[in-house]
Amino acid sequence: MGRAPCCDKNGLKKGPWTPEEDQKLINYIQKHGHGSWRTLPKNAGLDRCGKSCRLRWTNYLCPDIKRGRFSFEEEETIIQLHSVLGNKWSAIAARLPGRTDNEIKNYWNTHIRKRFLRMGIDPVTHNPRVYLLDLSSLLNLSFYNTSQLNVSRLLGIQSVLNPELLRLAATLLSSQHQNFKYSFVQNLHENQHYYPQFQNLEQFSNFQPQVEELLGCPTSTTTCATSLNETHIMETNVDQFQSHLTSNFSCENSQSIMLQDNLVPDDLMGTFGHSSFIESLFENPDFLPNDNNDHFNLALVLSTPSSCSTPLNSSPTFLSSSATEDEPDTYCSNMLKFGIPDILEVNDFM
DNA sequence: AATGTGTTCAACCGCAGACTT
DNA sequence: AAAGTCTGCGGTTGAACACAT
Repeated sequence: MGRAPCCDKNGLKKGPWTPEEDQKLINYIQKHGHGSWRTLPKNAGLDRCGKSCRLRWTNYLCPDIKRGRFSFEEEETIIQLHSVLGNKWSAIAARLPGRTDNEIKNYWNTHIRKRFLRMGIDPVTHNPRVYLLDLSSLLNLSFYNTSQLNVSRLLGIQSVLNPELLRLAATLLSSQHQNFKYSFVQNLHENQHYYPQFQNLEQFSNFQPQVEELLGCPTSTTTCATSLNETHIMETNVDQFQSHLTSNFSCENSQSIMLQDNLVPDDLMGTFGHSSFIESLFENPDFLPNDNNDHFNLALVLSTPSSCSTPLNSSPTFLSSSATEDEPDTYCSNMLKFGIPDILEVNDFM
């Protein structure tokens, strides 16, 4: 279907509007309404295309537009709506009186999006991003780890799998090399303010039986037997595995980080997905994907104290509105990170 | 004070869909 | 039904400004 002629082809003026042009546009619309945008510029005596006039009016001159900085409540609303609607700026703007889609889009791209990225959160999915570095845990597991878990089944998975669960599983497995309990507790201690559900580190002891159930051996020892047969299978599948990782952990595909069961293959679910430990680990409602939209409730995490119903009560960094753009990059990358073995050369996989 | 670098945001571009002829 | 027109949307750009060196 035909497209409206571009301003260029008609030799119409482009670029910033002058106060005189603004006044002409305001005067005309106040007197006649905008009517047909296509005929408006001619009638109003403007050397602009209708498209440019519409944009100038709707984004700048319209008296309904609220100017100035976004309030904390507005920002929270934007984050929440974006987690549901995505880049539907006009739909978001419809729920924010006085704000235009362009303004919201700009604010998102220049403020919120950057903050998400710095915090290790995917601005598209609102989920923590998977870093390639974390994959060393998985690959380390393939080459060096001793495990009684059926890793060959894991390696053979070809359908969509859950990277977050994989990473958690790999971290758990690799931790057997050292001392899982020690590394887990140490990590909790270092990141205590990220784990409101573990404010008292002693609470970890409540999980120990579940950890042991998952690992199939006591967390205080690392005596799981090696299966030579399985090691062989690992080696023969490693190319396939790396290829799978490469294709599934690209930046774009990191969007698929979901903790919902239907994204986890049965193989993996059988091994990890129904673990009471994992369920317990994420039992905090703020830590779990929302039932309705499968997103973390990041609005609560990111929001300001005035409206945050579940503040991260031990971290003044995240409660300070003045710190909203300066949080450490490690926020979400630390949320699920328990310690990365440095045995593997990550550059080999990049 | 001059220059370089980063940030912001108004405006533009091109596409898609609804509507009209 | 097909072609043309109009409008709205989302992505992108670049001038202006702020800040650092």
